[in-house]
Amino acid sequence: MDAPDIVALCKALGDPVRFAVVDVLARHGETCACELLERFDVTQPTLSHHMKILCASGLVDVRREGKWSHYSLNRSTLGAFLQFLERQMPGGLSKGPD
Amino acid sequence: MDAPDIVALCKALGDPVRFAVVDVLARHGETCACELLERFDVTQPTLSHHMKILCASGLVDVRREGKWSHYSLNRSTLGAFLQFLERQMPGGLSKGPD
DNA sequence: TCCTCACATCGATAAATATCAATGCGATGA
DNA sequence: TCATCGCATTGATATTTATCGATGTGAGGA
Repeated sequence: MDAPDIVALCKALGDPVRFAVVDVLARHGETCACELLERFDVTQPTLSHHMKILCASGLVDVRREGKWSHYSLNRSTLGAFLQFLERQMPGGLSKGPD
Repeated sequence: MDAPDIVALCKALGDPVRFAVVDVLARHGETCACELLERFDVTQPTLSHHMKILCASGLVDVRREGKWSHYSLNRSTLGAFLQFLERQMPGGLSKGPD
């Protein structure tokens, strides 16, 4: 996990649709592509395009099951991402309570 | 600090030049535009363009002094950014030990 | 085997963006 | 006042990217 990887992760999160997708995966857990398609106002090819970028960044995993694709957040990658940023450029993160 | 702000921050960090600039500011502290210009292989207008985006995102502050512009990392914004991500989509960050 | 479903890929297009040369502008000094 | 310096802005251009319609593909069902 070096700087170019982090830049790619930032770019992946730097789109409103993709950010919202990641948000859904974080709250909702593993989610089928067809359900994501219902939630967002994009066509199926567009969603597929975004999911490909998210998977390539390592932030999202995919599990194929029959005709369906199930996407889930890769929390390990997310953790490494946040750790990198926090270490590289400490910004007074929640070192406080709770 | 809501989702669109976070997306804008991600987009700001999702460019190799801007990410490297932020990295320099994090290590080096407040830095003059002329010094940044020496460190990176871009023209002066391009650097100015990137700095404008970084400032607009809130990640970077600028202090004008005579003919010079001094840029610095806004660690408060960075902290809020990381906190938002960590809270929104916990990824196994250092919440454990401590 | 043929059809349908869920999704990926292709091809095209419009919008966004990164970049540079040229120029504008305030501050400083001669 | 004029010239120069540091930086921002403008205008133009090439690249990237987000998006959609059309099509391909593999899995199941009739």
